[in-house]
Amino acid sequence: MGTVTMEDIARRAGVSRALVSMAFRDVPGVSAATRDHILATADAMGYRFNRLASRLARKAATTFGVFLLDLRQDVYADMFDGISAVAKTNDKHIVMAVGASDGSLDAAALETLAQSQVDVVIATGLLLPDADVVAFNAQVPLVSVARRVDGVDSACTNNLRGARLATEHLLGLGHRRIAFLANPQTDGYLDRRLGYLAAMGDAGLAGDVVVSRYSRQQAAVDAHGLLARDPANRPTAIFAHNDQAALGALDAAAELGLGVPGDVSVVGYDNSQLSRGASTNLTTVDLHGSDLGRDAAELALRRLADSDAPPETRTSTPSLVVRGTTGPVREVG
Amino acid sequence: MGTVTMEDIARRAGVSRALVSMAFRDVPGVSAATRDHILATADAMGYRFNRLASRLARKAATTFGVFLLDLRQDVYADMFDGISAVAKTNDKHIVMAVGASDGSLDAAALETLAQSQVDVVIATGLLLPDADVVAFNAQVPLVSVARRVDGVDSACTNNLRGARLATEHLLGLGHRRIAFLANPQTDGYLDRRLGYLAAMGDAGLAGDVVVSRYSRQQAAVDAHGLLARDPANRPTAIFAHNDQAALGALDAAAELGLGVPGDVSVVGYDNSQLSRGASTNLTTVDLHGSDLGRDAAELALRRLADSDAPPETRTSTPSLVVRGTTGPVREVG
DNA sequence: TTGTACGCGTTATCAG
DNA sequence: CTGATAACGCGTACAA
Repeated sequence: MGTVTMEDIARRAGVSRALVSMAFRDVPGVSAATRDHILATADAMGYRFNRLASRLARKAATTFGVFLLDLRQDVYADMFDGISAVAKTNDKHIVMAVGASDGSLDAAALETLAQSQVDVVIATGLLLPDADVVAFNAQVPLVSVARRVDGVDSACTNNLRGARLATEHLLGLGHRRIAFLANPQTDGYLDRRLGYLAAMGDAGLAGDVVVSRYSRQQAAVDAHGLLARDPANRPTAIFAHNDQAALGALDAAAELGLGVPGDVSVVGYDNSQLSRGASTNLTTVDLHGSDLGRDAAELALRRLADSDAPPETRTSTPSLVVRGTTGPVREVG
Repeated sequence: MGTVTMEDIARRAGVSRALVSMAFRDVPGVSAATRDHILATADAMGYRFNRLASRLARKAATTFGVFLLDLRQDVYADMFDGISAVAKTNDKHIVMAVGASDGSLDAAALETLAQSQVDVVIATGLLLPDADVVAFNAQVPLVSVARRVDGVDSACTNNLRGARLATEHLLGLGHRRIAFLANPQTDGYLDRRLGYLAAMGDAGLAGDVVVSRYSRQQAAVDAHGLLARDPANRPTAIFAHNDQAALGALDAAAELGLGVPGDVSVVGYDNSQLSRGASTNLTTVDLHGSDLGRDAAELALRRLADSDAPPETRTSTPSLVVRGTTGPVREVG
């Protein structure tokens, strides 16, 4: 059974197809009466708007492509909420693509968005090398969320600052052997480590960085390595590059029967939902994901309005959320 | 700067536009030599395939619309993985839409997918009333995941069975006052409650059902109510309708200073990632999300191949994963 | 308000 | 069997 098209409505309503289109888009040039008549006819005929045809024909930019690195980290959901809210108030359609936590799908997902003819891409948590992001941005405007890429619109938080906040919090509690559970070294994700090292340096301490991978399981393994050291040498606190890794650290502590925060304090980064519950109660750095998403979406709107504007970076300030996984260092005998 | 189109390639390669299209789709009728020549030309010209135009023109069904209820519950990510894998091996494109955990966006998201001209919708965790799902299915074929809808292709697990497994596990540990933290009553999500009630009934016990809402916070509040009862009347175990609610129950226990599983045992449902880590270590029912997704995608393929086939339901069997949040009931004085 | 070219591939039909 | 021509899918936008 054939789909009802604008053509059908036009015929039935006794007007031209063009007018039907105009009525639907609510553009000036259609009298209120005809508009109502057209919409009523469409309704009666069970018409369903064809976004595909519309997007193909339209000149105006109407579509955000949104890339989410990972469906298993709710920071990205937070960012999506922020993006989504802005999209809604500005009548932008969202086309989504998702990646994998190790970044292996980044390139393919961006390409898919480009092929889908989105007008701008908002990409969260990209792990792609800077050069590739820049190259893509030359073809389809891109806004990087949570990672600053030089020469590309970016909405990010001050990770140096956030990491410093976390580290100084631990230092303030008397910790000296503070380890940093780091993400793999990739473009754009070094600041948390640097902030940690800077704060440690200021306190006259050397850093203790362990590079892990992007999974709670691997983080648990690596944290286990740290916590299995002999007590005189074991870190009294672990600062993890994100909440997922922090949960891994908590897992490791649980496996080893170490109390938190009695034997070891743990700080995460993101303030994801999973850090919040009373049973987890993770001290963490809040990067205000949904604000980041909002910022990014606004940068995207700006880019659509002026494709020649110079690249802009919006940097917001993270805050520390002290919960139950950090406490004063225990007296060492 | 104009986009490179098949027209441009055709001109440059000295062939017709139709042939370029055929070369790209790798359909018979193009000699190997010309095909290579065309692809090489396209490559040299920096051609990017236009999925939009392709989907508008194409008659063959090539697109899955995927609805995920919630980006903050990784069960849906598991299901997505299963769907995604099948889509990839069958060259189906995925168009995504996401909802909200309370179901308030279900209808709008489905409508968006329909407007996007997807050939079939695979919808996870739908909270829409049965009648609405059936009505939608009459317009665009739909496969319901994790919920059986009569008259609509469904891929689900045996929730009666899963709930019984969980309840009997607790009964076997000697628990008698077992409360069920239930989801709001909506079409299609009653079986877990019924399975619990059946198992309780078999043991000669009355059920203790508390209806909560779809958030960890609310679950914590409702569990708090249960656990704040005087000890002689307080449940010694809580079985929650999903892991998120179970975490809420753990939160409540933590707030009240109750030990788990010493003072109260907790069982979840889903075996989501967040239940797995050693620090959470939640006993739960595994619904094998990615298998469910795979099943659903296969039902979708079948539906595309034969739109007149009678609706099919695939029911898989859940399994109990015993971890650390359940233990023998403590002797009551 | 309307006619109509246009966006860009796809596919059915036709010629070599 | 290789390749070309032209109609088609469905809205949109601009000139008239």
